[in-house]
Amino acid sequence: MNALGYALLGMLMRKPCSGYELTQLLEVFWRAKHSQVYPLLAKLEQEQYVTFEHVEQTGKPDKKIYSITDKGKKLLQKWIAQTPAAPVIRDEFLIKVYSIWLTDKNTAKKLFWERISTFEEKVTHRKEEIKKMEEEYGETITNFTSRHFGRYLLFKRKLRQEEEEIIWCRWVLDLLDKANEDSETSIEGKRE
Amino acid sequence: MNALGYALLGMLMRKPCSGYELTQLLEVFWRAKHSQVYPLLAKLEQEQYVTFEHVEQTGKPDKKIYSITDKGKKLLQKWIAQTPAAPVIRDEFLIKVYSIWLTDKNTAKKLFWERISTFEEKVTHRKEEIKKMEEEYGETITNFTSRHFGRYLLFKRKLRQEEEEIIWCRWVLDLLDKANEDSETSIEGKRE
DNA sequence: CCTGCCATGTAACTCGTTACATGATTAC
DNA sequence: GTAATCATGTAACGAGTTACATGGCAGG
Repeated sequence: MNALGYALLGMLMRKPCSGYELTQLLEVFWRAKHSQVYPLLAKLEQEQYVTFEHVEQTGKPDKKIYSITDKGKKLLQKWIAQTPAAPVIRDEFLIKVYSIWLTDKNTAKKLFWERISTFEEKVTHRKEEIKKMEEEYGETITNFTSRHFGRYLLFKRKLRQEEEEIIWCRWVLDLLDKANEDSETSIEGKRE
Repeated sequence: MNALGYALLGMLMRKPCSGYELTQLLEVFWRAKHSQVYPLLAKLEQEQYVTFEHVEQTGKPDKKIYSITDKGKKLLQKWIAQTPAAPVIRDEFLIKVYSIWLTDKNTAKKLFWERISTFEEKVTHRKEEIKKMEEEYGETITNFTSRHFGRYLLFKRKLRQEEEEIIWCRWVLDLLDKANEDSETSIEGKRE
């Protein structure tokens, strides 16, 4: 069993879901396409960690609603208690930052400005999500036993990180502005 | 060409390196094993983005020192100016946090304490790296045209993030301690 | 004696993305 | 009309990890 499998089991503990729904919900903490989700669900079902029932719909395609089994729940709980593997971060932007000295200042600034604007959007969106959760569930959300507790913690963490990213970007832009000798021009303006 | 290829080119702009060395240096911003690096270097060489020369050593195995070509440099510079793809984060720990409500408090606390301690180690290590860089290169490091500028920015960013992670973990541990009704025991102590 | 560092490579595998395939309904 | 949402699946590919393979030197 891989991490994605456990992510699916975790979501099914909150409520029974279709593969389609799981794929959407997944985006919060583990990106995966439906082409990865559907076969994995079939495998989980084969090994009896989940079961499903067909639900016929009118006007919409039929769907399979998956539920977690006791066996699945036990597996998940056992896994949670084990020390997790080191995180993996793959961010093209960081590669570009590493080589930022090879470009001209305008290109560099543009890169950071764009980063800021995408993260500002994320921040507004995230704040809304958090507000909605707090309004919907009230104080219970900070309660360890609430089924929304984990998701709430993750949202709070993400918000912090996204805000930090913006602060860091502004700091970099400040650095770029302070040393304002030459090279306001293009790549050609730089010595080899 | 994929992101890893550009990461390699970026490192070769700073100085010529062997595949072995590149693999070590890579860890800072893009994890990859040597089994991925060597074949990719061969491919980059085939397409003339890099060249290499054999260096014979006594007492150590021979090595290939790779250098970037003009063609490679141009490719890299063109790539940097393009808007980067969205970052991908895969962190098992986050999946476990999502499902934290399924465990007992002790398991939960242990998970967060372990997270704190690994991140505290990272922070001390990172601070040393930054200090070393600042001592070695002085003010020039905050200069846009310095070949160490990008790496410096990345280190600063990582330090922030690692410190933030610790603060967040402590906040969660506080939440866990505040609501101190029941369930100081084991999984059995929880209702289904 | 055994671990770890240096150094390069290949093979087999898993994980993840892109593209192909289908088809009805709703909204612009 | 044409794109978006709902809904499930497979096939082909690319990216990444684990394991296999070799071998000398240094340090505990």
